[in-house]
Amino acid sequence: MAPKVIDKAKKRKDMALACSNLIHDVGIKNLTIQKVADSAGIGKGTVYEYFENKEDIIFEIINIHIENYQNQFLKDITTFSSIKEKIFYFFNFVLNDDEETSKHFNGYREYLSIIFTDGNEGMWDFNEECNIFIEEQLNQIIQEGIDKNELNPISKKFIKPIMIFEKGLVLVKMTQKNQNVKKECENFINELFALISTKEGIKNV
Amino acid sequence: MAPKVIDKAKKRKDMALACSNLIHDVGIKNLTIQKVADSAGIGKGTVYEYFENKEDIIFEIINIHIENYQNQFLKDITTFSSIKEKIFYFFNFVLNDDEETSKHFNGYREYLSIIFTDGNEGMWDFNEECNIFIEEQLNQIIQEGIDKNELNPISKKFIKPIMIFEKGLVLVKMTQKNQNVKKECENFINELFALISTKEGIKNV
DNA sequence: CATTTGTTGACTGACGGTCGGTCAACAAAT
DNA sequence: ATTTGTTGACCGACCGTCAGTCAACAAATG
Repeated sequence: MAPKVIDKAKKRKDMALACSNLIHDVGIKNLTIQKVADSAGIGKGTVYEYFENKEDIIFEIINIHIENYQNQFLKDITTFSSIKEKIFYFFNFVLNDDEETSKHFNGYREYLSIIFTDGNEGMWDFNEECNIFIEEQLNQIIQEGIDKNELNPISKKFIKPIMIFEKGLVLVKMTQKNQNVKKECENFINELFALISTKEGIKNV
Repeated sequence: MAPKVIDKAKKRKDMALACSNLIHDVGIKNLTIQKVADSAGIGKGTVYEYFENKEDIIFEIINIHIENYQNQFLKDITTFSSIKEKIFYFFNFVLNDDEETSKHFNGYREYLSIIFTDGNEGMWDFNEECNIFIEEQLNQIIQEGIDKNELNPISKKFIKPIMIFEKGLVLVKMTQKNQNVKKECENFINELFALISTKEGIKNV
């Protein structure tokens, strides 16, 4: 009945990984199914055994990128001690310009470009999940600040705004050259912290 | 010497207007040059007399939308008296769900999706201009608040953050369903105002 | 060997963009 | 007033590209 059972989900990931660099090299606009097939070492028709369409491929790749990024985040965040450092690392995605992070950032940009014309249910769900993840992370950081008596309890009201501000920075970076996102971020966080820190907290610069 | 001189810039606008509804109806993904030509009542080849490529058409349409929106904004903003009302109207673009504003918003979404894969110099410049416009507007509102002694002078430090927050809301609305952008906006503005208002200002709720 | 499952690349249709040619409008010459 | 010349707006047949399909083949199984 079933000769050679294939784990489609695994093969999906393998194939996406195989052309994860491809998308980075040529960009979505120039990514063709043929290139994907060649890159994965299979026939063009086979691609459609695992992916519904081109957008679906991009989606899988972005999934992997985001997953990697989140894992890295969870690892790295523990290495920072001060609340402010942690907050700034929260903005790492948009502030850091090293090759690895840029890869994630650009991948996300291409992903957004698809959503904006072709969003499907799976994508909305995925976005929702990502959002829950970052809200949890930020919530933890802020809560820690409050517990340590460095931040005023009112700070909790600014969790969502900080998240939204981060998204705003993403949009700024994606739409405007010569905008110093780092400066704007520092400005906002510093000014905000001046308002929501306890007297305790202000001492520990 | 000169047979039938045509104002290309005007025709560009006319044509863009002619298919402005088209793009709204079918979306960028399904917008074909042929449809544009049909909609404008001209031949396919002629389209390229006025536009470099498909992206260029979208760009012109968005230009018109944004221009209209900005003019409307300048008219409407004068009708609000309180600073907070003005600030909320500043967020009108992302908060208002009426047909007209949604049209602008969706147009902008499609525009972003192009920039994200195919940005050119003209588009970056345009974004820059838009940004300058909204910064001027917000600056005026905040300055008025300070002059009226309703807002603390520190408020000026929050002009850029508020702008960036607005962009963040845009991204939220474009990527997540079931997110109450209105609530998030009110939350942020109210909490922030509680921190940056003068005692004078707090009285005037 | 028969059957089922996986794989393939030739094929199709759609679309963006090009290009040689047409013709209305106007100017200059007669 | 009429003819002739020039220009450039306009057109749509055509081309290359590419996403997606499918009939045929290969491999595995019992």
